[in-house]
This record gives sequence, structure tokens and C-alpha cells, in this order.
Amino acid sequence: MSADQRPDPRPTTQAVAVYELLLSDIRSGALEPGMPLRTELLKSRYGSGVSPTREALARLAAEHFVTAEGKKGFRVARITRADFEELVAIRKELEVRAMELAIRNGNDDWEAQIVASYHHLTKTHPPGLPLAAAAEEERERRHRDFHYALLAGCRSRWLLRFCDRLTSHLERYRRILNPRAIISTGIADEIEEEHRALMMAMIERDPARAAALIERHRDRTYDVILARFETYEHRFAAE
Amino acid sequence: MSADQRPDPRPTTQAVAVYELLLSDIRSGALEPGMPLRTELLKSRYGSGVSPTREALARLAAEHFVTAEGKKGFRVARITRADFEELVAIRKELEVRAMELAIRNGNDDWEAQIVASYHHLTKTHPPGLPLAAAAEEERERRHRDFHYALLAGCRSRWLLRFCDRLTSHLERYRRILNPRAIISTGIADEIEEEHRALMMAMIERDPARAAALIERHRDRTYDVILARFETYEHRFAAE
DNA sequence: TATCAAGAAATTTTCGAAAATATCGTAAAT
DNA sequence: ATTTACGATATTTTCGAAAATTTCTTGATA
Repeated sequence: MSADQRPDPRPTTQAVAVYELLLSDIRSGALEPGMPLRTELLKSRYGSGVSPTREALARLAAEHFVTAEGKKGFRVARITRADFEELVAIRKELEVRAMELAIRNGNDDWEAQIVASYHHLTKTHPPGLPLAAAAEEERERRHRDFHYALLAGCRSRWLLRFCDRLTSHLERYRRILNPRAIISTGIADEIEEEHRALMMAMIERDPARAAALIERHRDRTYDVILARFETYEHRFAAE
Repeated sequence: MSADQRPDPRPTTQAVAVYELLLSDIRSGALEPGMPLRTELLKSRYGSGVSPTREALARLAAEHFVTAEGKKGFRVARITRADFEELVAIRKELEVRAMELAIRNGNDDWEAQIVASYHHLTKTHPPGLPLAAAAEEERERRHRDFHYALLAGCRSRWLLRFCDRLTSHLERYRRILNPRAIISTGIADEIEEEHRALMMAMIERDPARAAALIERHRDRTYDVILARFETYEHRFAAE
């Protein structure tokens, strides 16, 4: 996950390459929840032998992006309303906590990184209307990076890791249940404005305002996703 | 980790067997922090080929019990004071939170499991004086199970997983820096009494008392470990 | 003495095939 | 008709060796 790989100019292994591709495909919803991850499929899709592939799967299993059952192979983790609600609840607490700590401990580097990643984010296509897969992926990456930057000053790698994991899981829920295509232009503008307000609250070191902003920012999406669970659960009840 | 494997009567794979042995050896300190985990060593120690071994290592890397650097293999994760302090800080928050939720949501099953695991714990050798490795491991397992049972009613698997991970990491710090041999009999009795008090506070649904008790219970050990870092860091400064 | 290069050795990583296991379909039996 | 047993097939898991990479050693050069 990005929390740990940020500085990585090292000769990387094939296993982590597959890990990153798989994570990306799971997070985007390209690989559907519950889908069996057969060896042949993975070999052809990621052009790699079984050893690196299984290593990647083991990592993802530890992070609960996939499940491993007995000797029956791996599947993409299913999505459920209960899981989603847990994620939302704990992320609310941890993210707010991390923001408080970042505001208290963050230095100039931290502020600069926020400004930089915000700028990056504004330069991508806004979240309305469908995008080419690569463009969407890039926008999501910058979105992750921005929110990560807000927390990065908190001086607790453990807290950052947890937040990062929760964010990745919630991103998956969002992209599956609330695809960009649905977002209207008006909403898109509001979201952009929320990002700006968040940035300002952090840099001006106003924890209460920042907390209020992040909660509104998150809740907007959560409500939509929760509503969509009705149809989703109905559609996949049989499996 | 125990959070997820609790109910597992399924035909298990060799990779997870190695994972469990490795985790146990790392947590106990049998494999020293920073130690390179060479293929040959692992093959002879756990009697298994490289594929299952690497899978286990990948899982452990995702959980930060080992580190994987480029193409240079795996090592047991190092222990540092900064890491320890982060773990302590975030665990304090998450564990108290989980206890509150467990008190609010726990049912009869939860209470029964607490009583049962407490009973189990009291039937092992108390924490004073050195034990045979197997007996020590068994005591630690029951200790983990007891504290896990306290939280298990919280109805959030994510919160439980995080607490479980933090507990495992902190157990390693404790067993390396504050081995049982050091604990005096008087202290051992106090610890046993704290467990009983904790159990009662939980079952009587008194969150404030439970929180106060768990913090004292944890702090007792933390202080000792922090003090021992001086000598430890001095001893391993060269590496 | 210190630095660097080149080759040898050790080690990690990956591949391809073998072994183990699960799944499916068919047919016999109740 | 339902269940059970039994091969046949598909799939996962594991092994052992090959390939790639790092680390160590040695010797030459400034």
C-alpha cells in the first residue's frame, strides 16, 4: 500500500508487481467481489508464474482484499453492508485522530506536500462523467495521495498504515457501488471545493474545522453507497 | 492471527502452517529482530519447500512482522523505541474503544467466553519464573485468548483485527525486553488479580472502570519495557 | 592504504512440472 | 426421485532445478 511504498527506487520483485496490479484491479472493481482467482487467469492476465502470483495473493489475503479458503484457492473478498459499516465507523475515528495529530505535529514539509498533492489533484479531470480507465486510475491515485498527505504529518506509521488500509477498502466500495459516471457536475464541483477547504483547515491548524469538514466529505459518499446496497445485495443474493 | 483463525477446522495448507510457526517464533523472540531469514534456514527449521515458505513470509511482511527488501530477501522486523511507542499509543485508544463497544454490544456468549478463557488462564503456570518453551507458549496463548475474549463482543471485525495485530506486536516487545524470568512472584500475583478485576468490570458492564483497569494493566509492563530499551539499543547499535 | 573491477560464491527469485486435492459428471442402488 | 460411489477432470499446492541478482573475494591500480 502507498503508506509504505512511497519511497521505492529499489529493484523490485515480480511478486510485488503482481501485488500492485491485483490490488489496483480489485480496488477498481475490475475483478468482481467473490470472483475466484484461478491460476490460469492470473498467469495470463499479469504474465507471471504461479510463485510470484501466490506471494501477491498471500499479501492481499493478509490485508483482506482476497480470501483464502483451505485448499480451494483464493477469491476476491466479498463486499457486505456489515463490513462496509464497520469500515466507515472505524475509519471515521482513526482518520480524525490522525488529522488531529498531524495538525499538532506536522512541519513545513508536511504542509508543502499537502499543497503539492492538492495541486496535482486539481489538474486531473474532475470526478464527473466516465473516464478512460487509465485516467480514472490516475485521478484515484491523486485523490488517495491528497488525503494521505493530510494525515502524513501525524508521526505514527501504524496509524497511517491502518488509515491507508481502510481507505483502500472503502475506495473499492465506492468505485463498485458509486461509479463516477453517476456523479453530477454540480456535485463534482462541491467535492473539489471540499478538498480545498480541508487543505486550508489543516494548514491553518484548525482541528475542529478539519474534523467537521472530513466528516461531511466522507458522509456524502457513504450515504449514496448505503442506499445502493439494496440493489447490490438483491443482485448477488444467490451467490 | 487469532482474530481470523479462531474457527478453522478446515484442511489447512502448508503455507499457513509455516506462517503460524514463523509468527510464533518471531513473537517469542526465538528469531531475533533484524535476523535474515535465509531460505536454507527456514527449509531446515520448518521442513518445507521454498514456495510455502515465501508465501508465509509474504503474509508476515504484510503484517510487518518481517521486512522484505528489494531482492535481498526477508528479515525479522527490527524493534525500535519509536515503533514501540507508536504501538502503545494506538493500542491504548483502540483497545479502550473495543472494550466500550463490547460492553455495549456483548451478549451472553461473549460473557461466557470471557469466563471460560479466564478460567483457562488461571490454570496455567503463573507468569513468574522461567518455564519450558512449550509451557510458556501455552500460557501466552491463553493470555492472548483472554484479552481477545474481552474485546470479542465489540461486533467489529476490523477493530478486532487491528487490536489483535497490535497485541501480537506488543507481545513480541514484551517477551524480548521483559522476559518472564524477570517477573517476581509478588508482581505475578498482582497481574492475576488485575485479570480478575478486568473480567468483573467487563461483565458488570462498567466501561469507565474497565478502561482504568486495562490502562493500569498495560502501563505496568510498558514502563519496564521502556526502561529496558536503553540497554537494548546500546547492545544492538552496531547492527 | 584506499578504491575499484572482475570473477566466484552465495542467495533470492522464478519457472515448469509433479503431487495432492477438490470438483464434476455419470451410473448404480435404495 | 434421491442419494451414494466412483472415476475423470480441473485446480491448487508443492517440489526441485534454472535463472537472476546480490554479496564476497581477490587482485590490480592510483
